[in-house]
Amino acid sequence: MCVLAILDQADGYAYDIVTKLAGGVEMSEGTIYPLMRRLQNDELVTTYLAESEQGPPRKYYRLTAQGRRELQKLKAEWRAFVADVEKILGEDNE
Amino acid sequence: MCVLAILDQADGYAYDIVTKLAGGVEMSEGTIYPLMRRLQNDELVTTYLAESEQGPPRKYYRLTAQGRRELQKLKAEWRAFVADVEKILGEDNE
DNA sequence: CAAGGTACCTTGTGATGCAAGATAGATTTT
DNA sequence: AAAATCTATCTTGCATCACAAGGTACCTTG
Repeated sequence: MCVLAILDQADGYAYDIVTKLAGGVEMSEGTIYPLMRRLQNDELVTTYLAESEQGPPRKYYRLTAQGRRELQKLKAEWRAFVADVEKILGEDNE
Repeated sequence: MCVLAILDQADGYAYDIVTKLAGGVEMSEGTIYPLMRRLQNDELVTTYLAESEQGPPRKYYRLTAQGRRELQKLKAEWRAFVADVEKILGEDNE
């Protein structure tokens, strides 16, 4: 969901998502590359190559319309989940 | 974390946690029993048997002092995590 | 030319959630 | 009284997936 949300703002490439964009929500390279392939298989993103000024060409990912719909759905599920957890956590406290 | 939070309010047994207490955050029996053993191994809970009015005796779990500390720690981590995710989700939108 | 940064990717291991089934006591139904 | 259902415990096997570690290759800088 976080990767989809990031790509919703601007196209991006895996290495960048891992290193910079994910500040608090950390992810390693061993996670992102299989994940991106899954997103591609599910047709939530498309991909295109673009030259980089330094290093090898980058594989950019762009959200599809289906990806945007999926993101909205995941967001709604996420917020419902957070509400449920907070209901359990906050039953007396804090 | 949710199981610890539930046990923080009152001692409980696995079957009950799975069926009733977890309304939104669902969990199956194949999950809870190994989980309770892990919590026990980590000394976050202690256990005792109590007769039931119907069915076999119940194995109740009680939070230890360490369990309470762990819960506080997990809660803080959870809330930081939610904040980080919301920061990613809400970078432009609603 | 060696070192380090950028960027891609794969393999193997470990954790863990769940469906499915086993066991067994108590109650309810037929 | 036998059968079914509910309570409650637990195990086994499968699938998912995150990550560490390693590999490849390009480009820049010392």
